[in-house]
Amino acid sequence: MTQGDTRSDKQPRTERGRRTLRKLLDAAAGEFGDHGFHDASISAITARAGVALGSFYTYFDSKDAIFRALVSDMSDAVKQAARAAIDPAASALEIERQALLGFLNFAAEHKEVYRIIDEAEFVDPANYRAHYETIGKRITERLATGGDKGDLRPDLGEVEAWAIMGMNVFLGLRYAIWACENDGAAEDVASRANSILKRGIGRV
Amino acid sequence: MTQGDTRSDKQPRTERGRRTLRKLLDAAAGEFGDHGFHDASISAITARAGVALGSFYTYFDSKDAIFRALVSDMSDAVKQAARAAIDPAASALEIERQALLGFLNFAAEHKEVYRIIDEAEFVDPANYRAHYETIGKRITERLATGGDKGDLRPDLGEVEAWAIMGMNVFLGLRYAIWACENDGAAEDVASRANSILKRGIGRV
DNA sequence: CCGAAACATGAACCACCTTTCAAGTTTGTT
DNA sequence: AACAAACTTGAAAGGTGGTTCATGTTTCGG
Repeated sequence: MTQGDTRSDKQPRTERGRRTLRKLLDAAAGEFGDHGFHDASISAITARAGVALGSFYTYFDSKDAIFRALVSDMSDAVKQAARAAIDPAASALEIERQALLGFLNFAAEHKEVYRIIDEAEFVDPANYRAHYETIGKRITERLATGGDKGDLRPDLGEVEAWAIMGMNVFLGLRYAIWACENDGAAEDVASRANSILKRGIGRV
Repeated sequence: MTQGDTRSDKQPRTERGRRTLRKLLDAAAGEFGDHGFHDASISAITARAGVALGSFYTYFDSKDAIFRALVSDMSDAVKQAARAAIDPAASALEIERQALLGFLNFAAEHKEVYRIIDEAEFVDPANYRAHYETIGKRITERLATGGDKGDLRPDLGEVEAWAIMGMNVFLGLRYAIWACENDGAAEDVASRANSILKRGIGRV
């Protein structure tokens, strides 16, 4: 998926090539994360990667192309992180708590991923939309499964999935990306959010 | 608030000046909304506004400056719309439903506002953060009030406020900005979200 | 009605950065 | 060893678009 769907003639064919490609991708993640798409320059990326400016075009057709490749990679990484944080045997509510906790920890450790995916709304809208639609579908499935198991209400659908996803993303922004000293730990945030899902915010 | 905090010597002093400024602001909202910050050009903005290229710099110091002015304006407009949609006499839960419904309707009618505020994350991060922190505080206050009135749990705080805000923003993205035919009406979306707040998603 | 300040104009300037390219080096295969 | 393909290099081309500026026009108080 590294190069997206558009197979170009730019795939590396030797070990050296694969190393250079990886260096470029890592450098680009850093530069895009630090400066944003437009203030990051190809020359800064190649400088950070330790390769010549011209080498960039051995592997990517354009600045947009490497950004798109990164978005695909990182979209996969986010989904992977959430999946890894989940114990499929747990209850539906517990699964949602674990997914959020996994996301919060992942976001805190990879702030540049959060930023790059967010900026994809403007640089690579199709991928941005695909990213959230995929995650939305996955959450919708989890809610349906929870309904079948009897853990959750049986009438949950896409709206509820997007509500949960939005909750998670904003809590990530506030408590992972903008985290400050006197913020509670990720566990606490995840539990409080989960308590909304469990019983709402109405008076007990 | 139109020019933000940095009072420049650029305020118009005549009626004609105020008209031109307004035309520039409206044109910029359109261009930034249609093309995003970087693909929007000053010359396109002035062309749309029907003024000469050089006139732009009579009112703004830079492309960034007009974008920042827009973000301030629109941040105010969003808050205003939410406030206007609320009946302060209603119950706390009903207030949250109305706030979301107001936001959904506003977003559908002013998609460019949504986009510009989102892009502020990269072009004007301080304003972006201020925008959501202000709204977050307002929701936190509403939750506290609801707790005092006995409508809501008494232990709600910033985490719950950000969760609600994230819910609202993502539902706005999905059902107002990306809306498609077979999506439910805004009322339906708002009610379903409100039902999460009311009783959670656990089995009744 | 006059003068000064405010405002309008658009060609030209210029800095920046993406992309190209021709020439050289390394890798891997026969 | 020899050769072709893969890869590297960095200077320079080429475009784009933000910003400046000198000149001309309109506004408005006195």
